[in-house]
Amino acid sequence: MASLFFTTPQFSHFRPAKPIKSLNSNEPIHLIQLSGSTANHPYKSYFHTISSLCKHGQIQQAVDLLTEMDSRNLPAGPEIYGELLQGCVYERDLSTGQQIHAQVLKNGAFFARNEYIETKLVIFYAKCGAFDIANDLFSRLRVKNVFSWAAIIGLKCRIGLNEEALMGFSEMQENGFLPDNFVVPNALKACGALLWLGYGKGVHGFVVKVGFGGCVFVASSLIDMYGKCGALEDARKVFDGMLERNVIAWNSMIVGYMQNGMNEQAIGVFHDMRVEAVEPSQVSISSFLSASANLGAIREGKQGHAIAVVRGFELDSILGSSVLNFYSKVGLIEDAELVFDRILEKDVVTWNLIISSYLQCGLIDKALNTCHLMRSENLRFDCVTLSSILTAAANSSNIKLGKEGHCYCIRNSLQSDVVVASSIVDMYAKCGRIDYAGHVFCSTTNKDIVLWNTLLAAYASVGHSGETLKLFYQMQLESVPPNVTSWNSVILGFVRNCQLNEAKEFFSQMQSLGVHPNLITWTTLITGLAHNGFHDEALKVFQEMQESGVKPNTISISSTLSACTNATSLQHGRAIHGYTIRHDLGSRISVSTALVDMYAKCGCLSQAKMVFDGITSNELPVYNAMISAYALHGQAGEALAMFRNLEEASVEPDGITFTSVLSACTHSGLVNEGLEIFVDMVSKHHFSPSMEHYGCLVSLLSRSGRLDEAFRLILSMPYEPDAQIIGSLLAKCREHDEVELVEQLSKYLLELEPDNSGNYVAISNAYAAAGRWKEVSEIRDLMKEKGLKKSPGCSWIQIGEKLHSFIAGDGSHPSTEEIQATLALLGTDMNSSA
DNA sequence: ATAGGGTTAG
Repeated sequence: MASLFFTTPQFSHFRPAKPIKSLNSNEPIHLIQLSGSTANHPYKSYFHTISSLCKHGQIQQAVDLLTEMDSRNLPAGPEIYGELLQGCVYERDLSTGQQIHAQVLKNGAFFARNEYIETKLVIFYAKCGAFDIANDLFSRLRVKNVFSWAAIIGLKCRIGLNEEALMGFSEMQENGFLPDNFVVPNALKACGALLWLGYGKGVHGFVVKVGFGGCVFVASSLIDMYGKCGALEDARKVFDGMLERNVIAWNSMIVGYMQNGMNEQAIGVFHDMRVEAVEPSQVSISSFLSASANLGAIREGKQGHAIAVVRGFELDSILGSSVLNFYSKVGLIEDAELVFDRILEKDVVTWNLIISSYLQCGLIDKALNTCHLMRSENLRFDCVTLSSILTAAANSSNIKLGKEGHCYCIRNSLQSDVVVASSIVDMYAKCGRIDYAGHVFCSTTNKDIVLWNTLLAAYASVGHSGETLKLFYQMQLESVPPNVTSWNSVILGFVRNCQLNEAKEFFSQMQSLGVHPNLITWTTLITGLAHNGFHDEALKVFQEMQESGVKPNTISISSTLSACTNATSLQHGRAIHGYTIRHDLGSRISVSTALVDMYAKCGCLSQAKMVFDGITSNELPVYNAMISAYALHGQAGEALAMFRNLEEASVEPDGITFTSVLSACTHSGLVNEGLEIFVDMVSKHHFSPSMEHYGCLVSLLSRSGRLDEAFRLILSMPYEPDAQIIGSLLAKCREHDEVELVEQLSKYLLELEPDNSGNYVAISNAYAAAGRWKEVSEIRDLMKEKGLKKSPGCSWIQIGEKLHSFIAGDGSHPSTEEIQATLALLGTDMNSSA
């Protein structure tokens, strides 16, 4: 096909005379002196002067000359009116054009029905966006021609009536007008916008037939059309077949690749362009930067920025945004900030970009401050700003901010935007209001796949697997086919609800339906298996993932490492450690943390320490992992020393740090040290302890027999105590003189969770430990009364042991048979589900 | 005829 273009003529003479913007357009243009002949040809002189003024955007002076001609009895002809209208087209000056239109009408039918003027009027109104007037004039034209058809098709194209534009394109041909190389680009643009590849190919055929192939405008439009329709091979054929390419042809090719995710190719074309010494325009650089940003190609993007600087391009809002976007996407936030400050005219997009850059690196407060700054610059928030603000609210669980954002959306009719709707649903879900999320979801009329997936994710993340599945089927009933993200949420729902068999079942179901698991699917399954104790299976799945060609990333590696928990899985852990080194992931914080954890759990404290010593900066998560490792190995002294190191390095500890240090102290019985840490946490680090921290302290105290203090601590906490913390203290009651405490704790526990059979067992055990058999029977009766059954995992064995030694009176350890016999005395069958 | 921003899953 490409060879056909070689026989075509050059089309430069078809180019419209563009207005020449003079450098000093305010300078008046005087009547052109036609060397002596002026006096003899005043009309000719006026025509040239008016024409010149019109081309320089000085319509008003041109109109003044028209009036002057009138007063000198030199009636202007159609060509002068045509020039004037063309001048108004250049300036998009609707009102002046309408004045000229009035003059035309005043001059009578000879002018008003002149084909040239009529056509010019249609073109003028079409270019000035006066859709109704242009359409009206066009429909009343006695004589239509390619120019008026082109004008009307161009107009429909510009205002997005693409089908109508193509209908016009067909109609003009049916009426015997051969489209010229000015209409064809518009027709192609409409094809691109509608993704009508077939129609576009038809136009391409026409182009080849009538020989427009050599026109750069047409060829560029073909490239653009094919690019928009995703037919990059065809775009490339046209591109390769061009004898002469201008910068727009190059740009269309780059943009085509970039917008279809073929970023490497886009970068390749940009480089070819440089090799052929074609100067890149702002558009070239901007698209190149987008491609670099999409690939995270730091070196290329920086080069693009440098080229823009060398070429002397000012950072206008679009080019500036592209540079800003690049730095933001590759995580160079400081550079993004510098660029932002240098962008000359910041618009909503620019502001939105810097806001989302902040959000991306977790700087929520900075993002919100920037929103305030944006408002003080008198810019209004749009849907993009709002989705960022809602994301900020979601990520910080700030439901107050989220509700304010939601209200803003309603007041400004932004909530119908699908992206905003998804952000609102996600925000409520992440703020723990899944009910609100459901309401917003239901009231959104245009549900797209992301919105469905947002609610699916909401149910899944809290383990509501039933709701997730219901929604999953509902979306299919409403003809929204689930994608891999939807399947991932269904699997996550099962995983979070400990339904590993169902998770695996859906994992194979999706594959049999032709949906390929991605990295997230695999990681969900691996994490689920690891968390639920199926460590070997998790390791197997990690292996399968690699065999299926999915490359692990830091998250999947960390999950898999968490499945290596004992000496037998150490070999797997070491293998993965090797993989991280070979693939240059070893220096990543999450990987180092997981490795320290893995080695500690597999019994290799020294290896854990080696990984820890290999880190290059003071990263808190790795310190936390190392402190936990020492805690696990009973080396509380080392854990404490590491904590003090952290303080010396001025790294602010977080909640996890304190939990680890406190549990280290608990394991080693270092009560005073633990208490000291707790005091430091509040007074030195201004940290408000969480429920979990109080839990650690309660364990610390109760383990060393300071049960009353532990109980007083529970009562003085700024939190409502939960069943777990009460239960943990109850489990420590072992002596006769603790019966009063057991009574209080039992009362508390049964109020909190009257239907949890585990609590009854724990209370029975505590009474049994104190030898209070009457109370044990009472609790058992109470349990029967409530119709509660012992759940698997709860054990009566403690009661049996205690009872036996109580009966035997010698404190010897009883055999299983003996315990069983003793339990029978209490009417309990140990084998019922033990 | 060509260029920039926001949403979901580990």
